[in-house]
Amino acid sequence: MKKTLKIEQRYANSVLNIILDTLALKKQALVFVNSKNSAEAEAERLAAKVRPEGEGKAALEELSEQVLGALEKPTKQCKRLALCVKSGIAFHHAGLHSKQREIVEDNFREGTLKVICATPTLAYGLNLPAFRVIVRDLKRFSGQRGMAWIPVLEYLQFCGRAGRPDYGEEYGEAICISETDSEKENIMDHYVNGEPEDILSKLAVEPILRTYVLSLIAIEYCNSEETLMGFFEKTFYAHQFQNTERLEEIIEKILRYLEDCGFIQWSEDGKRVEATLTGHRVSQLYLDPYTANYLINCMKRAAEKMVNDFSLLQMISYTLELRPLLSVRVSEYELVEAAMAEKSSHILSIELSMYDTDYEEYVKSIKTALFFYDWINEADEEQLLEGYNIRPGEVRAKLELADWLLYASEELAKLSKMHGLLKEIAKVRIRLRHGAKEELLPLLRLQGIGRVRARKLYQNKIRDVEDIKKADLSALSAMLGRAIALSLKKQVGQDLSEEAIVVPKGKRKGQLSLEKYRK
DNA sequence: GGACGGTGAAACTTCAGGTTGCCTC
DNA sequence: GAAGTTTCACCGTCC
Repeated sequence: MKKTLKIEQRYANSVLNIILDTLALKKQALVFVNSKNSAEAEAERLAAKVRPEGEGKAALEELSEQVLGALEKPTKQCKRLALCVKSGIAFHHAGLHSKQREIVEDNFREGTLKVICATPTLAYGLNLPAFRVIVRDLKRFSGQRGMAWIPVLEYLQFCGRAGRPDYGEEYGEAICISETDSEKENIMDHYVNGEPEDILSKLAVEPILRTYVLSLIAIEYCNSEETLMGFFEKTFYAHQFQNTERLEEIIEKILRYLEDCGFIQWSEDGKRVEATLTGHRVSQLYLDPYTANYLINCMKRAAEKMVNDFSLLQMISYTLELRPLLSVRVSEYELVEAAMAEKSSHILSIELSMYDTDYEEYVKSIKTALFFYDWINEADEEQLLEGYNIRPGEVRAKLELADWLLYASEELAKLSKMHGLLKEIAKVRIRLRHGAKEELLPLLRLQGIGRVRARKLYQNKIRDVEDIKKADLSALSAMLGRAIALSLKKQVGQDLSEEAIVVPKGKRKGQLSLEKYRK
């Protein structure tokens, strides 16, 4: 059935016209674009032309406040989102803080928000259908080929969000945007009437293969080259490529590499292979053996270097797992290189010269380490966004990876008998988790105390467990509120009752001015 | 005359996303 | 390769 949809052309922006039409129908829409920046910019363009009215308006105002207050301190991104939300429009991508992501998703489901401009995150692993799906961008930047058409599979994934049968809608509409007639034809042929691509096995990619080879040996599923080949011959990869010789070559190479790293060892007759103690742990940690080896080598160098928090941060920043790293602007290059020179006596990874092919990545690892460094020195999300162009959601993702890599380093250090590093790693992990300076560590161990409360206590000269024991309950209560004050006292072994809190005259309970208690 | 603000063109940037360990309130 | 952001020169306005 061929049917033409008539949409009033009020503006030059096609997406805007379709959105206005959708809103007039009292329906919702998703707009898929190819970058986080585009998602934000498109949402802003739409929001500028949409004026909500009636009861929805108040709800949106409230929602906007909620968005703005989601973080410790609102960032530029928070403000942008809050402003869009007032018009019932939102953007959604992996750079959003998880709280805001949730707010956007929930309120779209409930119908408060009418439009979301999103990157592909929204199309995967998230059930968020809409009457209309607008696929604005069918091209996306790919390193080698410039702007390239996205896979048909992905287009189908987008369109699959159109229509909400659970809500009684009988159909949905998926709309692509084309600028020219030839492009339109192309889209019709390739996407609308096209066939999805075949699925390709990724097994032959070395980091993946070496992880699996080690794991098969570690769990004692395979104990020789023959048994390994026997396993891989039955995989989808072998089925697809029918090239067992090539696979055999790669596996041989990987076995040699794992042996060099000391993750596997052969029996004396050279017929059976098993994982070493370290090899077992590497496999359990799901680490790429290459990364594990790199981390161990870095830590071995620790004896000749002055290890500090930056050393560890740079070490993990230069792993494959942490990529893509923060990009370095032309204008920043000198600054980052200067920092690199200044910190050179602390750097554990082998320093590269500017003639190395990987030098650029190396410089990026320094910038990434500087970002982590600022975070553990209490920079807030806004400062990180301004200084490093990294959004709150991306900060979280990087911190999680960093913690995993540091945990892995800790485990590897233990197995390699490098106990000297354990303390420093443990400290950095806690500091990363909280984004706090070293001086706050004793306080952060307490329940209910994060960077903000710890800093408050510290400023009021309460700096460790002893200080909390000595501190006046009323003063503590004034700083952090009653419940937390009592909980802190309890944690240091003083079970006090609420009556012990003396409230200064004329003041109500809760968080009071601290002036009175300052010495 | 100079501070200020608005405007538009040019220069510069940046480009989707994600699983993995382990423990604990 | 293209969209989005930042920077900067230019101009008008106001004090």
